[in-house]
Amino acid sequence: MARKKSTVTIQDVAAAAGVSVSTVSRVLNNKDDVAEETYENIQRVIKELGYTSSLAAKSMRSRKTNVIGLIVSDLNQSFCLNVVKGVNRAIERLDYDLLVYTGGDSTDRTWPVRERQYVSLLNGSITDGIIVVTPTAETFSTNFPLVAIDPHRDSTDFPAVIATNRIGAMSAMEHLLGLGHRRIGFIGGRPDLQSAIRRLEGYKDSLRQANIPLDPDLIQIGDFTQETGYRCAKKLISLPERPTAIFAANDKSAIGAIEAIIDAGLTVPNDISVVGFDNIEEASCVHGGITTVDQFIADMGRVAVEMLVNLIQNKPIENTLYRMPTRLLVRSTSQALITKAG
Amino acid sequence: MARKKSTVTIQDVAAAAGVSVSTVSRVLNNKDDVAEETYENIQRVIKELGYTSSLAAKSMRSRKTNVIGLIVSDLNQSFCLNVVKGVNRAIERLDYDLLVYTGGDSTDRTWPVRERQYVSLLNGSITDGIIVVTPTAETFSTNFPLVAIDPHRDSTDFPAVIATNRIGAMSAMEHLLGLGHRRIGFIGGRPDLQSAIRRLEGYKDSLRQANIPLDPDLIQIGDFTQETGYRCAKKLISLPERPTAIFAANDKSAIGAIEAIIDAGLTVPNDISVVGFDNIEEASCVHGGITTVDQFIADMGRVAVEMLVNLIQNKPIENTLYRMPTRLLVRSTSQALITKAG
DNA sequence: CTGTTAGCGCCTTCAC
DNA sequence: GTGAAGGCGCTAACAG
Repeated sequence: MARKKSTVTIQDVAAAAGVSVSTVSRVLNNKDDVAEETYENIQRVIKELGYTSSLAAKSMRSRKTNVIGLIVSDLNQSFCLNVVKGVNRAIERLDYDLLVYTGGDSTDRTWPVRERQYVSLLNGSITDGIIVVTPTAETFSTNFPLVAIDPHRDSTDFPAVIATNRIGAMSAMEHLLGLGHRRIGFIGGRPDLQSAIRRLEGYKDSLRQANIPLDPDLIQIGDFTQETGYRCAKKLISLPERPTAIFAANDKSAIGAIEAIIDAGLTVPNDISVVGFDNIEEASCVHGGITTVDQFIADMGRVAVEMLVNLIQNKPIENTLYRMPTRLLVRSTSQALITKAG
Repeated sequence: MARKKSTVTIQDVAAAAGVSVSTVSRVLNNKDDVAEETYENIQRVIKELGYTSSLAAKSMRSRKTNVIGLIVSDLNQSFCLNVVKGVNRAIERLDYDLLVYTGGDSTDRTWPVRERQYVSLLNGSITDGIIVVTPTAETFSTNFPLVAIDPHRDSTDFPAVIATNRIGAMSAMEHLLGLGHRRIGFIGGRPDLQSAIRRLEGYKDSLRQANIPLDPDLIQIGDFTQETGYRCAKKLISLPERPTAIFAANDKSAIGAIEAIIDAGLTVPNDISVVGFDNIEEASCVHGGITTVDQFIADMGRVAVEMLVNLIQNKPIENTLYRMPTRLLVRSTSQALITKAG
């Protein structure tokens, strides 16, 4: 267990094995032109010394690290979390490793600065390419491979994957409208997030198409959390003319809303239908399954990885903007409006 | 916008500013012996060129990166997620950045290998120190600063922060026993996780102390998810002699259990008291607040960061094993056993 | 098959 | 105050 300094370098290995550094390097990179015997000897020494190559040095020299960076503002949002999952799963199959940088809290004012900072910190150093989730910046000063997930604007400098939030919301609304609902409440998400804005747009657009006037009382601004969903639903329920259906901008809010409805002595979907958005895991089991819009978040991660890897390998990308389709999942929290007898 | 290759290096800055690289380096590191004028000129050029120093090169030369690594097996577990939050928050205050490596799925067989791999990959390269969450390995081949959170064994080679899982479980049990409950069901967590094992131990130890014989039927093995909590509770409810209280090894399971109890036409806590573990955010709002054991997960992250930073700065660490105390939070899902009249 | 040589981008002496 | 030179750990030519 010779350990001179704190780190054992390729030199130490070479010395211990009685060969030159380049031979060790060849073994490290699985070059084929090394004698069987030498190869195994070096492998043994490497193990004995507990040597691991320095990512820093390697990346500096070979401009290739097989590491992909993921920059995400807030892991507390289920959206971000699911993206990470999807990216992770996609990367496992490939020969890449994943490094995540997270700001911890997207409401943090300094995030936009740190986001840019990290893009340049990672790229060109230890990362072959980067995926940024819901970037705040509209452009990045990097020539390195970069893909965005759910960017704020449709047209960006870089390839992106976006959820079809507006269209997804419209499919939910059409479902409710088709069931005969006319008075539909909306529980919004954090107004600073693009996804929340687009879903609200979908809500409004659907009503317009159906020639139903907009009632501002029916729109409650939430923040994508269960607690706020609960509170917003309470307000909707206590309206003089209460809605017969509620469309929540995400499943968490929908779960809170269902709770509020039950607490108010009403039932779902008999008294009020509820539709969510996201299709998080809980949505399939809460209250017998929530009707929701599946946006295939994990798939967005997968697509982003595919695009990024193509970028890294200089392969052409067919679509610079991938729109992930959504799908309405009808479960047991929505049903046809029961019109008053007569 | 001169960009020769893809990256703009310190050399480009030096050339553009008409100085030598060393002067630029001085500016970069805020050395004081640079003329005001030169300093500002270089700063301007840096901004113009959009230069950012390469983490790789810097770390290689100066053996200090101000980056802390966090290795976590599975972000889907609320425990891990909250640790990340805590670590992140703690790090923001200090002058460090955070890099997270996540395996995506702790049930993955290859995780132990990849864990070790990443410890050595990060440390000695781009990271000044590492925090490993619920490490599978009991030792790591690194001389670099490393702190573990919730390691599998009490005695380890490295400093660690552990939750007092067993004691916490016992406090929950004593609470229920104090309320008069004698038939208490247990919904366990993933049996491969140390925390799950220790909580089960606490359950058993408390019963033993109270001289209540162990009924194997009352112990359901779960996996820390809400769905399984639901299923386990169903089984407990349908027991010939059903329990009057359920202690779930985490809040997610407890939430599932409450659901199951309600679905069975019973009420919480009138028919069955429920106590959880973790004190995740939802616990405070579901069903009027779940009685649970707060283990201050985020604080564990904070403590780990403090220990790690001390390690990095070669300051002495007072405790090599920090036991994070737990605290019982009595809310509205537990109440005294209603004994049959007479 | 293996050793030698030359940097990658940066920081740190040591001169001037 | 500033520039020149050396080397961090590694890989990629080129020799042998």
